[in-house]
Amino acid sequence: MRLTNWTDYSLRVLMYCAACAQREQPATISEIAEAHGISRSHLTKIVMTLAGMGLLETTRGRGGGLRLLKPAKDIVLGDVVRQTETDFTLVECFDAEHNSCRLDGYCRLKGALQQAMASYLQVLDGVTLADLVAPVTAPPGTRVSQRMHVVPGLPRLPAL
Amino acid sequence: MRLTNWTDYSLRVLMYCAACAQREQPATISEIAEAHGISRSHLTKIVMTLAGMGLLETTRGRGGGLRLLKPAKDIVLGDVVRQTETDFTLVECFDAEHNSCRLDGYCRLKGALQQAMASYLQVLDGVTLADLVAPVTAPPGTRVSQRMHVVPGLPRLPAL
DNA sequence: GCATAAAATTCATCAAACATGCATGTTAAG
DNA sequence: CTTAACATGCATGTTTGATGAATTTTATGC
Repeated sequence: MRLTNWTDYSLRVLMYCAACAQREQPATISEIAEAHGISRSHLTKIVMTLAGMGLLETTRGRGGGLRLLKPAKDIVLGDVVRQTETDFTLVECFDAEHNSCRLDGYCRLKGALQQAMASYLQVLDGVTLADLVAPVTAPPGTRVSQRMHVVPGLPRLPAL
Repeated sequence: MRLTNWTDYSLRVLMYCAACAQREQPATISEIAEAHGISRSHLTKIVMTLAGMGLLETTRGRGGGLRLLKPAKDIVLGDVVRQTETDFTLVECFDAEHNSCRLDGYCRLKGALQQAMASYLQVLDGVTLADLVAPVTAPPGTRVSQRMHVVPGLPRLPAL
C-alpha cells in the first residue's frame, strides 16, 4: 500500500514547475534533479512521461526547460496519480488474467476494495496542484479549491 | 498502489474460516492451502500472524485446525488490512526517518495523501467479514452491515 | 506407548518490480 | 560552432515480498 517513487517524483516535478510559473527562465531538469538529489537521467524519463501526458511542455536548447501547459489550479491530483501509478491490482482477483480465486464472483471483497480505492482517488480529485503549492504568504484560513473534499472526522489540511 | 499477497491470503483465510464456522471439524491449513493452490508452509506463517492478532485460534494434533475467535460480523475489514499491511509510506515524506524532501512542511501533499488513505480505510471499516461471505442464498437486496459506507456516485456492491 | 494428523519453526532461496545512472545522441540558442 | 538543454538506450542494483523443503512439537485415538 504505497505509491511508487515515480509518482512521488512526478508530483514533485509538477509542484516545482508550478512554483516557478512566474519566473522568467523555465525550470530545468538539472535544477530539479539537484534540488531533490536524484539523477538527471532518471528524472528525465519522468519528465518525458509527464510531457507525454500533456501536462508540461519541454523546450530544448539553451534557455529551454519545462513549463506547465495548464494553470496549476486545473491540474487535479487524482488524475495525475491515476496516470503515473500503473498497478491498481489490489488483490489477485482484480486481475482477470491471473485470477485463480475459487470464490471469484461469490464474494464481495473485490467490490469493497474497489469502493475503497475509488474513495481514495476521490479525495485526490478534490485537490489541485495549486492547492499543494499555495504560497506561504497566504493568510491562515485560506480556502482551498472548491472541489476539495473533506473527510468528516478528519483534521483538515494543516494551514501553512 | 496495491496490497500485498500476504494481505490477500490473510483475508482469504478469514473468509474460509467464516464459511466453515458451522462445520463440525475446524478448517485446516492444508485444506485452505490446497483450495487456493499455495504452499502449506507459507500459509502457516500467515495463519500464525492472524492467530497472534487474536483473530483466530489454532489447535494442534488430530482433529485440530482453525477457528475464528470472534463472530464474522465483528471482524472489520479495515482493522485487518491495517494490521496485515505493513507499509503505509505513500511517498518519501511520510517516512520521517528518510525524508529528504526540501518542501517538507511547506507543501500540502502529505496531508492530502493522508486524507485519501484515511478515506480508503474508512470504506473498509464499513465492511465486516460477514458481509464478504454473505450466503449465496440471501435474497437480492439483502442489507449489508449498518456500518457499510457507500460512496456517492459509485455502484453498490454487486448483489450475489 | 505408538502411530498418525495436525500445527509450529527454521532456513535458504527466488523473483519481480522498481529504481538508478552511465554513455551517448539530438536540438536549438547565441 | 560551442554550449546548454532535452532525449534515449542499456545495463545494473536493490528491496521486499514470496516461496517451499525439512524438521520439530503437540495432541488424539487405538
